[in-house]
Amino acid sequence: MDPERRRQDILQAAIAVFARKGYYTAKVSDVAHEAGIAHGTVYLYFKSKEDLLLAIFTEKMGEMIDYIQEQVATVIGAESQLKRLIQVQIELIETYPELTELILVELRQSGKFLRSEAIDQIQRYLGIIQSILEEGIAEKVFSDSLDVEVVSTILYAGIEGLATRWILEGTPYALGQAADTVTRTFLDGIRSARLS
Amino acid sequence: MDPERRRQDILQAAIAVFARKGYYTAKVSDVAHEAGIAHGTVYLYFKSKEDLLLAIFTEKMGEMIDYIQEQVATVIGAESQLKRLIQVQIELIETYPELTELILVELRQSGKFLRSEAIDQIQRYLGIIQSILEEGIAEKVFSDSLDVEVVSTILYAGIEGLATRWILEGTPYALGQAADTVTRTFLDGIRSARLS
DNA sequence: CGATAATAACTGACCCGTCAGTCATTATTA
DNA sequence: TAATAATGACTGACGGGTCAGTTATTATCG
Repeated sequence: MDPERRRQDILQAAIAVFARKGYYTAKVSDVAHEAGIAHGTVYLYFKSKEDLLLAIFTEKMGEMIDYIQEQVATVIGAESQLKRLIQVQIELIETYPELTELILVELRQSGKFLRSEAIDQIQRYLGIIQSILEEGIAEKVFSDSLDVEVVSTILYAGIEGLATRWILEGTPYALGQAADTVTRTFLDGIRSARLS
Repeated sequence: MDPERRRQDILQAAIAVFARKGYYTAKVSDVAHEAGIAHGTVYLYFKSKEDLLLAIFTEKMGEMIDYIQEQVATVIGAESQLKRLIQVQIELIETYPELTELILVELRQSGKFLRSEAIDQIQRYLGIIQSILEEGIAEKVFSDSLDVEVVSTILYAGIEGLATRWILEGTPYALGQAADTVTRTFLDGIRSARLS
């Protein structure tokens, strides 16, 4: 078996198991079982349980964010980019719910302890949102009184929260449709009449 | 020592320790040490480590949400109520950062395993937001095309996310001011010009 | 090519530190 | 001094990590 292939299998198994049982509750032997190997083998590819979690965050999250950045770059104009960002993000959640769940649930915990690139990845993602907002302000399509730090945070958290609920409640509704609501809410707010 | 007082001391110590080290990493003896007692004593008041966590969620979260509900009821009109909700929520986060952090970080993990009232408390909180939104739609101050489920979720998550960031980055900016930005963003969106 | 040697991949029994929970003993209180 | 509360030494389960041994794969040679 190709070593890289095996490594990926283990990583994939770990994503599934950690998402299902939680990092602390999951045993390394559970991961091994899921991957169809003996648990000793895991240690030929990763030096510890923690290292395994770390690899998921840095490698897989990195790929996700690369893809988002790429997709955002295919459209022009801040408003379109924001729409695309929200849409792509929600598509990714639908496509990789386990990975998303891991990031949402475990990264928080671990974020306090793991000195790692994982935090940087989140920063990178927030950076993308902030760039879009700043470009929008420059284009005068977004209000210049808008606090970029706060808005990017609540936008990110809002999508995250929607995803969390969607996952925890067992994928109950069409997430894709929700993307639309999110976009509209952030662009125009929830007021019925435009007052000014 | 009054038994109820001791119980509360232990609960308070547990909040601090669990928030600082995380539930799984924290030892019962850490909690006992923080409370200034021997670790055996903890078991005179709580039947297990898990029971301790559960008590925090149900009792403390319950108090928090009662307070929010109470505060929202002091004003009239959906818009004012929404503003008050956001403001009160943010005040609570500033006042009880450890408890908030616990709820934000640990409840997610544990939510999957713990069969408990903790989940019901979150539901209750979302219910408050939804009532306000529905009232607003009835009053015609909020758009009637608004998806109450989605908006309440992203509103809740947005505040949560802001709090998380604020806590994890070591309370860097004035959270109170952020309340304003959140309110404005949700009411009016981020667009500069009112288009319709 | 078949046999044998060398290497690499894998296995799972075992080791050992950790820590939740217990309980015999001691201190406190009424 | 009887009842109640608190203590902390102790126990046993648990699971991460190791490594001697096994199996599969590839290279070498007659």
